[in-house]
Amino acid sequence: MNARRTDLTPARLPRGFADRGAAELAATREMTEAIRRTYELWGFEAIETPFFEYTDALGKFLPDQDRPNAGVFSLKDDDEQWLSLRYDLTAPLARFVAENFQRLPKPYRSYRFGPVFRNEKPGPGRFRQFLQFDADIVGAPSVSADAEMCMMMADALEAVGIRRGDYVVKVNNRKILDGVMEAIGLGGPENAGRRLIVLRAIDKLDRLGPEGVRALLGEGRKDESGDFTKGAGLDADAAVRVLDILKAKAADNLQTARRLFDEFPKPGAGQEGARELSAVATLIDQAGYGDRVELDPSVVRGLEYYTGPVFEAELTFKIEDEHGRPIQFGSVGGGGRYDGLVGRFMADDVPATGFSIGVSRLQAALRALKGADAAAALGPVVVLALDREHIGRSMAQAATLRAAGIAAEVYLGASGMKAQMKYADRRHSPCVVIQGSDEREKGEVTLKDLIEGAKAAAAISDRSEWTESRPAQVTVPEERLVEEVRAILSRHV
RNA sequence: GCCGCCAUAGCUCAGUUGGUUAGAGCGCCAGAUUGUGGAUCUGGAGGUCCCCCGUUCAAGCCGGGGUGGCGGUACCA
Repeated sequence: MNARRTDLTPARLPRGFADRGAAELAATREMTEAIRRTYELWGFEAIETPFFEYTDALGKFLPDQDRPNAGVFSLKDDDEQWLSLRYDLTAPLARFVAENFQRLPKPYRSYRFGPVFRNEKPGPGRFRQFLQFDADIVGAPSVSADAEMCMMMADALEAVGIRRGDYVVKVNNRKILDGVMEAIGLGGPENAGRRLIVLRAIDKLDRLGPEGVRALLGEGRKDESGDFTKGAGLDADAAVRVLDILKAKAADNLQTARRLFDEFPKPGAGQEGARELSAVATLIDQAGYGDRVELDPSVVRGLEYYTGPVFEAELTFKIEDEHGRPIQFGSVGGGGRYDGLVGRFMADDVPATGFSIGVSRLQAALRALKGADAAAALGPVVVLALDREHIGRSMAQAATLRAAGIAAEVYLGASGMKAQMKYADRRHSPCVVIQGSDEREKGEVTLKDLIEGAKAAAAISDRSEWTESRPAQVTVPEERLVEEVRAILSRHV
């Protein structure tokens, strides 16, 4: 037993992945059911696609290289084709829609849920496998589809228990940002690289603040660890122009839209973006969602495939961690219009818009909001095995309980009664069934209510009182097993 | 990827200027209590001091390298 073995396999979880226990799984199930009900109320239907896709379908080959992007988990199939684990649920949807285009109703409203994988550096609240819950409308070109996505995202957040006012859905439009780029002379394909740097800088507004963004728009910025990030090299006037747009958010949506029109007096991408945002704002106000969905020109979102409106759901409540430091949950979901994505597979562009809820992150936020995961669900009734020769009778009792729809198990370990009671306690069992020789000879069983018993125990400090009073237990004829167990369970459901 | 910090029991951590057999609390197991989860008391199990190389009469402690973890930053489609 103590012989040192050198060939032991280390039991270790890969970095950035997580095991999940019963309480967390129950919370996930409850949350996803609430989201599912919301989406179905809005007329979306479920589909599921596999975890793997051909890498080219995900669009993740490195430019000019015969190798997938390092951020995706990839492997070569035995026919030498690259496969990758999906990194979101949108690219697989685009593949599915293109492949089944003729037989799908258009517009096609669908939702899907499941794990996605990213081969990136994990951090607190950032994993390499996490859950997303997406909804998309394919084949609806107008901004009314985008407005609907924003409203449904608000409904979904409320369905999982986030109160109105504790979240906000922000909407922007890529065309606004394109308009700014044109205005500061970064239009045209030759400036694509610098536009990307500008967008990344804008995306860091919440974290770095306006001054940090200004530094990144100009020469660059040195962070706390002394690392230097090169900036976009804009001159001061251009940087101010960009920052002004980000601050264009006003007291209400229609005012924000007006300000954006003022920023773009001439026809072009910016003006078109302002017009689209204005239309979204009108629809949202008319539908009564104006207090939950706001225009916010600082929203950037994913950097590649969005072509029009983009949206992001943020939690606004503040929570402190165990050291008293504020936790920022930030974005728990987002999306936008991606009119070009399905078009990668088909001759025609197919308009599409959708969003994704980050289930894992949302669940972490809710846990912080409501305190720990709800108390672990009640475990099974545990039938103690006090006497090896009579374990068959214990099994019969467990079977009787199961037949009545009551979860029950016979203790199968090798330990004595005290350890069996501890086991039942640890399983969160509401009740144990005790039948030693005394009860057996009389055709009786003793039932102990563990939850009432624990309460009674708290009031007793004396050992002999504790053993003699035997709180919260009854001895009844064996035929009454189901009835009496039900009576105990009914006290705790 | 880059920068910084850290690594001692299942967990949280002590460990003196380098000096015998490396400790505590919590947790776990058991006994006190021949049939009762709590409380109390007693006992027990549990360690490659992350790994390798070096310095030294002597390394948990000093030096170098590696690995792993944490934080910042970059990337995050």
